[in-house]
Amino acid sequence: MEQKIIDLLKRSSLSITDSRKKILESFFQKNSALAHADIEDYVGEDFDRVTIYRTLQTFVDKGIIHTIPTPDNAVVYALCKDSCSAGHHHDNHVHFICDNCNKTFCLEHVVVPNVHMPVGFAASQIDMVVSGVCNFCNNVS
Amino acid sequence: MEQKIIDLLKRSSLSITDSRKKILESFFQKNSALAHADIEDYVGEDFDRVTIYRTLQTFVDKGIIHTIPTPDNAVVYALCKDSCSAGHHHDNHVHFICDNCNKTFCLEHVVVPNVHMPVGFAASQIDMVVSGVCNFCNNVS
DNA sequence: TACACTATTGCAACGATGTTGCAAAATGTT
DNA sequence: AACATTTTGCAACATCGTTGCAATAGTGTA
Repeated sequence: MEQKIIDLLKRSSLSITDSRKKILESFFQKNSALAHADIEDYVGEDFDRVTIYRTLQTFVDKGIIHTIPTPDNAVVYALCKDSCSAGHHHDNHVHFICDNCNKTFCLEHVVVPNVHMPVGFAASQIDMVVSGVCNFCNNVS
Repeated sequence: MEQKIIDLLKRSSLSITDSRKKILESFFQKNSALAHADIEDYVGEDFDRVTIYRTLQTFVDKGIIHTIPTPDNAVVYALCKDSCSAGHHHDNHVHFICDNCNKTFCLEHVVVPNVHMPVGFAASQIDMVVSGVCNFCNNVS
């Protein structure tokens, strides 16, 4: 785990710092997308709020994580898959937000379908966010 | 216009107040979705920030307007069509955000396509937001 | 129209979220 | 180890949105 994180940082030509390691760790540890507040909870008092903001921004810039729009307008971040690179996200999967546990998931294998645009509208990006009940909450039967 | 607005308020069993009239007017006037800030600009100094927040919330509750999630996490509101009623929005069209003029549009005639969920995930709502260049900005040629 | 009742508004204060500048500390490089 | 460069923490600030409460405006009734 430690090594995987260090490799990822090196691959993104970022220096290895405690905060970056810890924040990446939180993404690998928890397996859903995380809001800023989740990360703040995870890292505890170890790092400043501002550091977390800046680190997340850096990760987005480097293509390590991507942001997910949510209907209730909280910013949520999730790890990108390998196909993402700096400044160039390939994030065309559907995102799922559980109304019950409130977690956000990347449905890596569900591709955003194409839609037919009205005349004059040129689409460059499509975001699709589904909400409902996730498989963990459903299995609690 | 004035009459149309008053009728709409009555139909929603809301009392007719200056702020409600003015805020509804802004939606009819401009023909795109509006952020809180846009409305604040439109009504100027006439009404308090808090009043606008509360009025928008009331309109959402009554099914007069609906919120649109945006990738940059700003809250944006648009008029609902007739099929919406209090507490029950039928808002299954695609939303479009222009990267150029930054306006948000409801593509009333573009229906959100269905997607196949992985086992265990139950979808209850689907939001689809497309960004790109709108027809107005395209026609500037 | 005037009255009383209820709903709405404005103000002030607050909390949460996110940003910036700058000095101190940590990192990478030689 | 020493230097140059990044990164971090702190403080301060801006924005956004919410709440409680008193003042005001709107509605229904006589």
